[in-house]
Amino acid sequence: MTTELSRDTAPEEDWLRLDRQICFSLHAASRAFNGVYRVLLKELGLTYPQYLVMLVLWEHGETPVKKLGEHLRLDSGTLSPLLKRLEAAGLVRRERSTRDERSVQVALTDEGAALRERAVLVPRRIMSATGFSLEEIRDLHIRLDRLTTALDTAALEETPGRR
Amino acid sequence: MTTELSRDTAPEEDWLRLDRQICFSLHAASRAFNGVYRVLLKELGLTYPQYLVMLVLWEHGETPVKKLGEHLRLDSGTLSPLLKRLEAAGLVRRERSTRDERSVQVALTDEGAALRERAVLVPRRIMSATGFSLEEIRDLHIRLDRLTTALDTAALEETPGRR
DNA sequence: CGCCATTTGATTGTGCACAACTGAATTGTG
DNA sequence: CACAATTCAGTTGTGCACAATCAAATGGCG
Repeated sequence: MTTELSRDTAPEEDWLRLDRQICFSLHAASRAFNGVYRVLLKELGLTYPQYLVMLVLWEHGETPVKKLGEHLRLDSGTLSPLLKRLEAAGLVRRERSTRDERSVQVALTDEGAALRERAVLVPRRIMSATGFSLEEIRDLHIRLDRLTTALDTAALEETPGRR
Repeated sequence: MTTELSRDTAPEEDWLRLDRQICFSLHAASRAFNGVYRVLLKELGLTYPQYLVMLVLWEHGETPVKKLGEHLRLDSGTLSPLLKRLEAAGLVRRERSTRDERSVQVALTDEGAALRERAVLVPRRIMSATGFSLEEIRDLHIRLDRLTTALDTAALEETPGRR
C-alpha cells in the first residue's frame, strides 16, 4: 500500500495538482485527437467512432455486433445507435444471422467498401499532425496499451462483483 | 511533406491497421482512466469532469466560468449543465458578478471545500492503479502535452476560418 | 418435452463534448 | 449620445460512453 514518496516534497496538498496534470493530459490529448479527426473525417461524412467501426469492417469484413464491441471495447448501448446511423448513411447493412437469430451481422455496402479508397489518406495526415516520428508513436502506443491494461485490471479489482 | 517511409513495408493498405492502433490506444487509455476514476469518485458523488472542475476550484478558489473553460479547455455548452449539477449537489454556488453582469462567478460552498479532505486520497490510488512510477508518469505527461499542442495547432491550420 | 441459465442485441436514462445560435452586457468609435 | 462589434453565459441539437434493464433465442439438463 504505502509506496515510497518521502522525496518529491509532497505534503498531501500538492498531489491534487500533480494528479490534475496526469489524468488531464490524457483527457486533453484524447479530445485533441478527436478534434483533428473531426476535421479530416468530415469530408468522409464520418465521426471518429464511426471511423473506428469502419476500420474494423474494412479489415475483417462482415462482423457480428458482439465482435465489433470486443474489438473496440464498446457495448451495445453505444454501438446500436451508431450502427443505425451508418446504415442510414448507406455504408453498412445490418441483418440477423439465420443460424443464430440473436446475432446481428454487420456488413459493408458497396458504398461503404468504396469509402476505404478515400480513407486511406487519413492516417498519414494524422501522423504529420502529431509531429511525432514513427518511433515515438510506436513507443507511445506501447506505453498507452500498458497503461490501459493496468487500469482495466485495477478497475476490476476495485469493483469485485460487477459486470 | 513527404516524410521518409521507404522502410516499414507500408503498401498504403497497412496504414489503416497501424493507424487504428495509434488513435485507438489513446481513445482506449482515456476511457480506461475514466473507468477507474468513475469507481473511485463514486463515493465522493462526482463524475470525472466534475472532479476536474473541483480541482480547479480547490486550487484557485472562486473562478468565473470563462476561466474554468480555459483551464479545462471546455466550452460553456459543457460547463453550464455540469455546474448546475454541482450546484444542485450543494458543492458550488453560481452568482453573477456585480462588476460585469455578463460574468458568472463559481465559488465553493463549505460542503464543496470540505470534500477536498476526502478527495486528497484519490490521486495516489490512481497512481498505484496505473502501475507506473513517478518518472514514467512525468515522462508520459510531457509527451502527451507535446502531442496535444501539435494536434491543436494542426487542427487550427486545417480549419482556417473557424473559432 | 419443460424448465432454467446464458448469450445477444436493443432500449432507456444520465452525463459529457462540441457546434451553432441566442441574448444580454460591455466596450469602442464617431 | 448612438450604434456596431465584442464578450460572455446559456440553450439547443447531435453524437458518444456506459450502467441498468429487458426480451428473445439458444443450449443444457432432468
